[in-house]
Amino acid sequence: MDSEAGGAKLIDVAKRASCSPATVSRVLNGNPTVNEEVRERVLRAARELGYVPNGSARALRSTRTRLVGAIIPTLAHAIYATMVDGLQARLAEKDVSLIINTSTYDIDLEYEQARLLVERGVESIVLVGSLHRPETLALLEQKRVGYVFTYTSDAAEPGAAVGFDNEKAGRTAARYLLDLGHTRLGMIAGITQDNDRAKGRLDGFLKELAAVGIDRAKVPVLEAAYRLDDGRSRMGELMSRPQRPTAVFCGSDILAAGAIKHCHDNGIAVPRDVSVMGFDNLEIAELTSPELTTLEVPARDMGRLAADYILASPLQRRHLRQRELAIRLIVRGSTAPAPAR
Amino acid sequence: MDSEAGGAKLIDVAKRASCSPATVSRVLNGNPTVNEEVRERVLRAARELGYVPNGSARALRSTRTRLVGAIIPTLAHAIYATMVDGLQARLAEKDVSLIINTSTYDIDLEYEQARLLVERGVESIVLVGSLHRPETLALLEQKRVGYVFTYTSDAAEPGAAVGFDNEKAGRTAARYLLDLGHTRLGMIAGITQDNDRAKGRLDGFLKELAAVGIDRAKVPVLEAAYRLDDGRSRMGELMSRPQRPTAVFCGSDILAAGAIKHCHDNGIAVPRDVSVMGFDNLEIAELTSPELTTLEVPARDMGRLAADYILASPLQRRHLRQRELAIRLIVRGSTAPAPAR
DNA sequence: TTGTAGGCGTTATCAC
DNA sequence: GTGATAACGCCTACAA
Repeated sequence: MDSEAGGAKLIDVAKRASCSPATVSRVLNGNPTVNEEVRERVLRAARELGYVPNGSARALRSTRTRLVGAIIPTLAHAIYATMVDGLQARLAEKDVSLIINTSTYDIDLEYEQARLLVERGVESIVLVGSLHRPETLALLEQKRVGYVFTYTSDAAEPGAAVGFDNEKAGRTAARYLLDLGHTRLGMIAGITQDNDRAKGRLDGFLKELAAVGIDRAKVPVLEAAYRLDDGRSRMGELMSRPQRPTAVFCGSDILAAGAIKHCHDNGIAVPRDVSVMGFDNLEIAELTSPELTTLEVPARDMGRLAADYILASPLQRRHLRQRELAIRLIVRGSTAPAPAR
Repeated sequence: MDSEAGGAKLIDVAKRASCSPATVSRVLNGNPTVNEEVRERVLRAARELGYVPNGSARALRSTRTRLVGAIIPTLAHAIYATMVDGLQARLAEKDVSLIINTSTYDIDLEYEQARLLVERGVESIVLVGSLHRPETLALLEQKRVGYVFTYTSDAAEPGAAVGFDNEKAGRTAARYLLDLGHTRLGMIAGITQDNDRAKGRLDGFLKELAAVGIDRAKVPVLEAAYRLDDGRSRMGELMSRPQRPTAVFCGSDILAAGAIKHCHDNGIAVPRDVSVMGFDNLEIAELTSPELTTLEVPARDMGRLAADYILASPLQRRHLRQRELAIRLIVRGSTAPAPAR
């Protein structure tokens, strides 16, 4: 029995197929310069032995690992999990494996993880946002590991970006609420510390308001972690101010759902008393009552397109380096015209 | 400049530290039998050169890859994404990397993915459920790759299981609804084809009903993919039967949320007209109105405990081989006593 | 405590 | 079309 512990190696296949290891390697790698009859002998021998190539040896010799890494803030948030789902699916079609790490929004931890990924030999890395430690990008460049930013349209020089313009998104939200006649607006933003996406959305929102003469100092802004409870409590703070806003833009559907929950529990009618707007268009946007007006982020598409970039040849990559995806306004029941004074 | 393309290797560090490669290796691997002064010289040299070890070479030589694989149905469902989040976090603490694959509930695809993971050299694999192709488990056993089932408490011989008893869970749900006085019950189950968890839940539910004399042939059961819309439409079918159930158990909170949506849209009051019960206790369970009565699945804990098993020594593993976790009944507003006849 | 040498399993470069 | 042969970068006896 050839079923020795661990299993057969390439040389065992060669022996069984009565040829040289080189030929086996050629067959396994689809090299066409092999006699048809020999090829079949090799394939049969490999099957019979239950041969599985040793990826480490292959990687060491060929410098191609077929490994890609991704560092995302967390998998507990659907917006990232969905992106990774798309990324993985597309990579798997090409037999590329994905190593995934969660940074919990900590860019120092992200650096450590990038190091480990480089050590594992990943050929590319998918990152979230464009804000990273300089050491992180320097490392990737020095080690010739390609990288792709997601959820942003700002690409850093040698890297690529697949995403959208967060500032523009913030402006779109503001514009929509302004057009409904609101003048007292507030925002529950994500934590902007080390988070360029949350910051971009906030900046865009305030800029659009400033453009119509609403002073940013007058706009109540609270930051919150992306959790239902945080959205709820921040909404409580916002609504207990002397000058209640009539419309609140939230940096995520989770926060918006929490905000609506607060309103429910406190007899505040949405959207009659206050309009609430979300961001992401997650599944939960259809579960609140009223359902959530929000901006749709194409999470799965971002993952797929990031994969496409990674799988592309250096030549094709030029065209794919910067992809700004559209984010769509989804109007549902949680927003309404400003109440008459 | 030593910043040659790709980067320094172990031997370069040795040269710069004026010692042998063996000593560098010892330092890097924490071997204590190294002179303190030499150790520091090596560490400094490594830092100055920006040395990153080559994982492939290391793995090839030592047969330890520090790689673990996971094959889950999808990341688009929070119940799995959360488990993976816990798994990854715990593994990362020990510098073990996680390769993740989604099988889309297809056990043939799962086999292909297991093969690829073995090729990558993973030391263990985390699987969902206990139903797999025999070839899959045979491969893992032959290649000496440990495996852990999750979301189930049935362990296959050499493998481990971290999860819960799905049948018991189904019985718990039935018991709760029976105790509320319901006698006309229905279920919207997940797709049971190739899914032992969905099947277990369904079987348990029906068994408990049978135990009180309710014939399973009389219990309407529909299967649905885990999507809001499917839950909604199945609920429509259930409620348009001549003999409407007064209580419906859903195999997932997603389905239950969809079911409640159907009721909303069609003037059916929950829980007055019909009680709806979910499964998983996802975040969305707090977003439906009324909020969802459900059974809590400890997804993150399962991931963490699976990691603990994987990281444990062979000796410790004996104790961790079968872990049945408790699933907790969470009573909220979507269930109520059966209406008086 | 440190250095030398051999080999892990594969692929690439030569010849033939 | 096929077969030797030499690396790939590292770890680990073993020797010193």
